[in-house]
Amino acid sequence: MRSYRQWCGLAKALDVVGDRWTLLIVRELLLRGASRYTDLQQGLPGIATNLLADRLRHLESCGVVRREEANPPVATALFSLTPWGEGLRPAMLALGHWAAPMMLKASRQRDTCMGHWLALPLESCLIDRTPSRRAVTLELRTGDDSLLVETSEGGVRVRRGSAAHPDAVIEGPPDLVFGLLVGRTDLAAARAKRLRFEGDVAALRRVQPRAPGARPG
Amino acid sequence: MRSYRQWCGLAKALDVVGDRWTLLIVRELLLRGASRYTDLQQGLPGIATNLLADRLRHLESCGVVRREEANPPVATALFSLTPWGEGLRPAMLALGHWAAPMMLKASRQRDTCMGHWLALPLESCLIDRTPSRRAVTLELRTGDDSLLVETSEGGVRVRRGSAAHPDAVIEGPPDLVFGLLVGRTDLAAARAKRLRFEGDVAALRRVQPRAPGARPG
DNA sequence: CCGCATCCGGGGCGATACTG
DNA sequence: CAGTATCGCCCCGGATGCGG
Repeated sequence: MRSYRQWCGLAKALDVVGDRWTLLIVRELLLRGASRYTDLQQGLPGIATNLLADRLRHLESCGVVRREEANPPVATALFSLTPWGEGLRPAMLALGHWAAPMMLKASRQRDTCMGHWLALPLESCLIDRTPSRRAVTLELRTGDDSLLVETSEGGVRVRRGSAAHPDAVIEGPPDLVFGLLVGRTDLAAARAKRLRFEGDVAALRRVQPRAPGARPG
Repeated sequence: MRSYRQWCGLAKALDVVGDRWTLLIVRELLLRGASRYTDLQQGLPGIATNLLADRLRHLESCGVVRREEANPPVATALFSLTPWGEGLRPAMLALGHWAAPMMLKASRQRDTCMGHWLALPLESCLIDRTPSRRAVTLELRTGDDSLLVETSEGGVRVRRGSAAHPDAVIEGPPDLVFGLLVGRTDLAAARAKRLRFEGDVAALRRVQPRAPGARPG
């Protein structure tokens, strides 16, 4: 990218991650951990392959991404975030949090959706109302993916995976799962729309935020 | 901007503020408050005027920016952030904070610099070590601009302006002022490089962070 | 298959000129 | 002062090719 040539933190950040697709690549690396080129491509529908290669090179040269050849038996390269690259997490959470209202009002019809994309907005929206009690785990199944929501230090951590004995399992289309978790949709109404909920309703109530976020406009 | 068409908070945010120059325009509005077109242009060296117009229209249509004609005697338009637009502040602080190491190592020679740009990284770096004591005010003079740093709720708020009786005044080139405040440069060393410090050194010590931030690479 | 490089058409971007 | 108009260029998007 052309540099803004401004001695300003925000401008410097945008010199590194301001290009189109760049922050979404970082998102994939953050949510997936070390990934192969092809897996990144699959998580970024619509990206041109040369762009992905360009961006990865740029991020590597800036010290955000590390590229390493996997162990000899596996003939593949792995891309992952450096510690400094992981430092982008708060900024990405903040951006996702800011955009949460758009996720609720948006007509999801024309948007592609992958389950693990929910991780960022959920981590910035959900809370732990009773941090002193033992941690609970929710498992989200959105068709293509499986996410774990775990209470942690007054908030929640969200990661891909599944648990042996989650306190509750929520299964359904991503927008319904999201709407239920953030308190936009009632449990009964969600169930009427083919959402499955099994387990402890108290675990759900425990992580739901108190009020919906600010609205645009 | 072309939409990513992903049902993901981060992607939705980038659909709105991911275009080139857009976040920098929001930065100017955040730091300056309601601004005229020309003032924005002057705070964004290098931006093409058609781009500024395009971006402002886009942001207005998205509900981030509000445009209003000033009172009849003044024949000018004013642009300002909507409340939702102001909600971008935490995300911009996080991005600026992430990039702070680049501000220290960067060769500032080729970068243009305006004093009020320091406000974002300072607000995310500085702290108030003794929040129980009465608030203090530092005034920064960087040649083109004057900034006020005020302790507030364990951190600091930074805004343009000057004070009648600040606890300390720091005057000099922006990089020196910044280096001194974040603890990168020693006061004696800074003075040797033509930085002027007047007032209470304790006020400076009170807001300096404990450790420098993480390093890239 | 995996990880790109190359090629090409279209549009976003950068700079200048001009106008109500 | 607050933009619009215009134009060249380069970035981006999409397709294909290609070596390991």
